[in-house]
Parts: sequence; structure tokens; C-alpha cells
Amino acid sequence: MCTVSKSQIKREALVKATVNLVNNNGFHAAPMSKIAKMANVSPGTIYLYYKNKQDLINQVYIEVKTAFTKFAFKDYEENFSVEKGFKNIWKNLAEFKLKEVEEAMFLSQCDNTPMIDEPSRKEGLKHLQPLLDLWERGQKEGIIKPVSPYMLYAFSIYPIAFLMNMQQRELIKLTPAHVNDAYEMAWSSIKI
Amino acid sequence: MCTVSKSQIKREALVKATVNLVNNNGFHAAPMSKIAKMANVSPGTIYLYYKNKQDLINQVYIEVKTAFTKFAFKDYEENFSVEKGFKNIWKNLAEFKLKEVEEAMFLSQCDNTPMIDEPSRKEGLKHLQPLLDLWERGQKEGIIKPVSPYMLYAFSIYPIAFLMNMQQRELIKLTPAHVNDAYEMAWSSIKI
Amino acid sequence: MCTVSKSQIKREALVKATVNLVNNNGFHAAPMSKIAKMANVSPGTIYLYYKNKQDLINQVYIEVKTAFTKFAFKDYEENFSVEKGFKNIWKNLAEFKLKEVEEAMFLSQCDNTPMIDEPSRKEGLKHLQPLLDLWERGQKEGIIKPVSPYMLYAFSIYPIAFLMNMQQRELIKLTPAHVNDAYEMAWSSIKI
Amino acid sequence: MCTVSKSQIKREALVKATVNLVNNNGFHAAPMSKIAKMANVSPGTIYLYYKNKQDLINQVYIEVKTAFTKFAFKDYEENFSVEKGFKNIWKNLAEFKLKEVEEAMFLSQCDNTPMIDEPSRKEGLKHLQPLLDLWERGQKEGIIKPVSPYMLYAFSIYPIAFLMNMQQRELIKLTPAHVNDAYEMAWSSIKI
DNA sequence: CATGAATGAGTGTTCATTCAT
DNA sequence: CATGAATGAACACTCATTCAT
Repeated sequence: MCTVSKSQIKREALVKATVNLVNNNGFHAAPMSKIAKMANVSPGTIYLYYKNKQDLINQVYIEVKTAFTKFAFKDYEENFSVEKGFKNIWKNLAEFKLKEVEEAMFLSQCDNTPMIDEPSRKEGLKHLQPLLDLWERGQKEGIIKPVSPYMLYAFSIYPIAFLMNMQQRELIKLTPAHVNDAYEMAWSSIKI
Repeated sequence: MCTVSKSQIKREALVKATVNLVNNNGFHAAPMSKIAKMANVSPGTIYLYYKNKQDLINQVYIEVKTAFTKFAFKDYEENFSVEKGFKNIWKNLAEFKLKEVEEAMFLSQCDNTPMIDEPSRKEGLKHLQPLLDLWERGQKEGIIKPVSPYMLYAFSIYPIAFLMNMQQRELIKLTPAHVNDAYEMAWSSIKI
Repeated sequence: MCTVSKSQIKREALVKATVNLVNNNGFHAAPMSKIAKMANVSPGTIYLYYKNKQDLINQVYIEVKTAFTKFAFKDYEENFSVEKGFKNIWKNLAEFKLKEVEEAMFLSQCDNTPMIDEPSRKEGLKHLQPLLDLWERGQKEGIIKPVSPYMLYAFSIYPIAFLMNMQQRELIKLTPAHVNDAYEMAWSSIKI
Repeated sequence: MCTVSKSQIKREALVKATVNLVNNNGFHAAPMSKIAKMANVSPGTIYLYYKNKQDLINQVYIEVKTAFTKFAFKDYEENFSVEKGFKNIWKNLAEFKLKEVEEAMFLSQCDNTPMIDEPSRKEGLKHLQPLLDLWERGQKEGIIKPVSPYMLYAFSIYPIAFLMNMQQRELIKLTPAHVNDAYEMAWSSIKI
């Protein structure tokens, strides 16, 4: 019934392979030929799906970023209170960052590289809107500090990536208690 | 009187060129030949100062990171109160990130890439100790949340890099007022 | 009918080019780019067939050495008498050395360089067995001196390479009469 | 009294270093910088003594070859009988080849490479004259086969190099008895 | 649609040689 | 005489991309 086209399978294999290889040693260690091999595909085939390597990287970024932002709202409901809503979203984002390590590391690398172009970055953030709406509501209700959403993101969401990196480098170990501490810090930074 | 050795001048030119090129297009777009040209030096000369490209990148990272961390304490005194001390350091870090954009962007890229090796990361953080000491004092005095310094860093310092990135991408414009807002968010996230 | 695969043609062109260039100026004057050009192939293509330059040299050595040793027995029959058999093989080896000058010079250079690795040398000698068998038979029959085959080779076969070198350098001219003289010297050195 | 000039000491150190490095991995693994380092001399200094690398190699070849040929006659007297004289010279050559392995291997490599130019080869052989004279005398006396001296050299002297190579590669072990066997083979190949 | 052999420009690196000191 | 930092052309090798099959 719900068949997945062969081409969709290949796309997914290519995304997975790209993420995996880029994580291991950075962009420069993810040649098209290796990506192809890891995805069980011929190098030439990649060019049937993507215009070139730049395009591949951008598309993969969009796909992973979208998965990330969508995950944030998997059980979110618009009628949650601001605090409950934020906690719900934050916990989801943290869960993703700490469990889907491969994807999260890839995003962390992309978010700080000039390799991803601006349109792709925009595209990847499309689905974050509900969080921005929530913050706006919170600001109207006098609960959230009246600052730019970029600032709110910087202090409440972005730090999670740092913690994930440190855990990945085995410098810290994040227990559920630590995650709760982290949430409290995130919340105290943005709440009035 | 204050002579600077010729070799020191070349090292600095190489560091500058590396930072500049890596910023523009990422590591993969900073070939040794271009770095050499930009530093007004022959490609072969780089290898008199650095063992190979990996070593060059690591050393440049250490140098820039050290400049960054040292800048943080340029006018810091150990007998400052915890809050005054933190504000002093934080403002310095922000000043560096927002004024020395080239260096800051380079660091932001390095901090999220697997290209820098662990010993170099360690080396680069050596000079951050006074901040850790301050936090420890703050925790003893019951002023700072009793959490790991990685957590404190994640929520109070790391966000600055995000704000710098956004400003660089011309998505926000950080006025002094915004910087003050940011400082307040940083402080509220770590203070008890 | 007798089709030769395209890849086989390229291999042969590469072997020929390598032999030719190494002969002209030694190993150090046979860059991969020149080998590629002479074989009408792109530099990158070499690496589809050989792991690296070392491997190329070794493989070419094996191929040429094998051709040489096989040529030695092209019309040899095991039931020849020892003397007739030796003469047959010796004349073949001399014919090869003096007619296939390119290949012979290449071998002469390889046999005295530390560039060829031991496994490749072993591999190249595989097909010389019938000569060793003949010598052993000759020793049992009391016709050949009871010394190591290396010694027999040194005095009866190896000198041919020297003569070829001298002819190549135009210091001597080897007429059929000279070749006969040489054969007599070879035989008198190993016969009892 | 018999002082050796500083410059002579350097020349000798350079010769030794060149021989040593070329032996280990061939010409291509003997860069001027390494030769200089091994001879405790600055790279630039080499060019005070030799015009360029080609010249260095040629001169070193001449020097070593001369030492080799001179060694052959260290205790030779012109009034020796042909057979005694040949044995004397042959044994000296064998002694050199088997004891001065470094020099011998270097010569073996040079003798089969197009890297040494013809004038240097000529120069290196200058001192071999007494052997040629002896052979001529032997031919007049009807003791030595009436063939070109190149032929005599090929079958009686050149094989020693092969035996040395095999010993170096640990394929044979040359006891004094073997050396005697070898001498007998050399003699029987050239005597009438 | 898919392949993968072939390409060749481009990379990191080496090294013979020079020259200011 | 001697140095060794500096050079830059040349090298071995890689990899994004193409195209005949």
C-alpha cells in the first residue's frame, strides 16, 4: 500500500551516508565516491538526484534540519500554556540532540560553516514557527523577556548543541538530572 | 628596541591568511597555495613553520583561541566580586566576539568541526582558568548555580557566538542595548 | 574472436611507457604525469590500475621479468640432455636480452635497485624453475658443478646483462660469433 | 705532518652520506638536505664542492669506483704469473665487494642506472688498466681466451656483484669455501 | 534510470637550488 | 668559506564531475 519509491530509498541512503561521513572527519573527508559507496549507489547516480556536491550538502542540511525542527513539535499543542509549551518543545529538542547524535552533530557543524547557503538555512528553519509564535505570545503575556527571538534562541536553545558536543567528546555525561538543570537554566534566561 | 623577528612576522601573516580564507569558504576552500599567496610567502615556506596542513590549522586555532581567552581577562582583577567579575569577563568576551569578527568566526567554525584535535582544544582553553575559578567561588558563596562549568559556559558564554553569527549574516544588528540585554540573560541563566 | 579488453590495452600501454621512461633517465625521471602522457591516459587513470607509484613499478617489474623468464623456455623440452637444454635456454635468454633491449635494460636497472620489494622479486622468478631443475639434474649426472644455483646463475646468466649494457653504451658490438664465444664461457664456468 | 684539510674532511663526509642514503632507498630517497644533515654540513655548503646533485653523484661514483679498482691491486705485482696475478686481483675484488658492502652496493646500483654519465664511468675505470694488461699478456701466452676484455670482465668479475647482492638480500651466505668455488668458476670461464 | 571507467584540474607536500648574512 | 631560510617548480595523488554504455 504505502510503498516507498526506489528513488526515495536512494535519497535516504545518500542522506544517511553524507551525514555519517561528514561527522567523522568533516566535509573534506566526505568525497562523493565514498558517499556513493556507503549508500550502495554509483557515483554517477548521485548526479541524477543532486546537481552537484554543494547541492547535495544543502539538501541534506535542509532534510536533517527539518527533521530536527519537526521533532520539536511532535506532541506540542497550541493551547499549552507558555511555560508548559516551552518546556515541551525544549525537552523535545534536547531529546533529539542527545539521542540522534549523528544528525545533531551534522547540524552543529553545518550551522557554523560558510558551506551552507543562506536560502537553505532559511528553508531549514521554516518549521520552527510555532516556537516563535509561542515566544511572541509569552512576550504579550509578560512572561518572556521582550527581546529578539534570535536572542531567545541563543540563550535557551543553542546551548543544547554545546552540551551535546561536550558529551560527544566525553567531557561530560548528561544524566536526566543534568538535563533538568539545563532546562531550568534555559527557562531562567528567557523568562522575565 | 622592540624588534619583531622576521620569522614572527611570517607566522602572523600565515595565521591571518589562514583565518581569513577559512572564514570565507570553509576549510576545504583554504588550500595551502592560497594561504601562502595571501601571506606573501612561498608554499614551501609554510612547511618551515608547520609540519603539515593539519598542524597549521591546529596551531592557528590555538593562537586565536588563546588571544580570545586572554582578552577576556585584560582588565580583570581577582578581588572583584563574583557578579562584577563575571560582568567584566562577559563584556570582554562579547567585545572580542563582536569586534574581532574574523577571529571569532574562525573559532566558531573550529569549535564545531572534527578537524581540530583534542590536544589543541585543551591547549586553547588553558587561559580560561580565572573564569572557572570565579564560578567556583560564586558557587561557594551561593550566588552561582551548582552545576558543571560546562553547563555554565553553555548558557552564559556560548550564546554570544550565535549572536555574532546572526549579526554576521545580517539577520540582527547588535546595539549596545542589545548587548546589555544579552548580558542580563546570561547572568540570569547562571545566577541562583 | 581474440578480443583484448580495453583495460588490458591500457595496462600494456602503461607498462611500455614505464619501461621506456625509466630506461631513459632512471626511476626519478619517470614521473606519473609523463608515464600517463606517454600511455595516452590521464594521470588519474593510472590509479585505477595501480595503488600507487611503488605498486606500478613492482607490477611492471613482475610483468617484464615474467615475460623474460617465460621466453627462456619457449622451445625447451624437458627430455633434452643437460648440455642441449642449457644451451637452448641460454640462447633464448641471450636472444631476449639482446633483442628486447628496452625490457632487458629495465630489468637490469630493477635488479640492482632497492626500489623493488622482495615479494615482487620472488614473484618475478617463479617461472625460472625449469632451469633450476635442469641444473639439479646436471649435478646428479656429474656434469654441472655442485654449487648453489645462485652461483651458477651468477656466472652463466648474469653476465649477459653486462654484455647487453656494454652494447647499449656502444662499447662493444655483439655479433653472433661473440654470442657463441659468450655461450662457451658460460658453459665452461658451470660444467665440471 | 700529514694534515687533512677541513675541506677534505667535508668531502669525505659527503661521499659517505651519499653512499649510505642512496643504498637505503635509491637515488630518489637521497635528498640534498638529508645528505647535508648526515654529513653535518649545511645544504648550501654542498654547492661549494659540487656544481649540483648530478655532479655530486658522478663525483661520488668516481671516488668509490676508484677506491674499488685501486683496492684490486693493493698487493699485485706485475711480474706475477698470469694465473697467480688474476687470482690475486680477483680475490681482492671479491674481498672488497663482500666486506665494503656499502660501497659495493652503491657501485652495483650506479653501474646499472642511466644516472651516471659516460665520462664519469670512463674516469672510474681508469685504474683497472693492470687487469687489462694482465689479460692481454695471458692471451699472448695462450692461457686466456682470445675474447674482448668486456667479455672477460662479464664472466669473471661482474658475477661477484650478483653474489654480493644475493648475500645482502640474505638469500645466500658466502663462506670462504664458496668464495673459492666462485673463483674457480671465474677462472674456468676465461682460461683456455 | 543507472552505471562506473575515465578525466584532469587541483591538492598537499618535497626538494634542488639560491643568496643575504 | 659557510650558513640555512626561502624559494617555487615539480611531484604523487585525489576527487568532483562526465558520458558512453
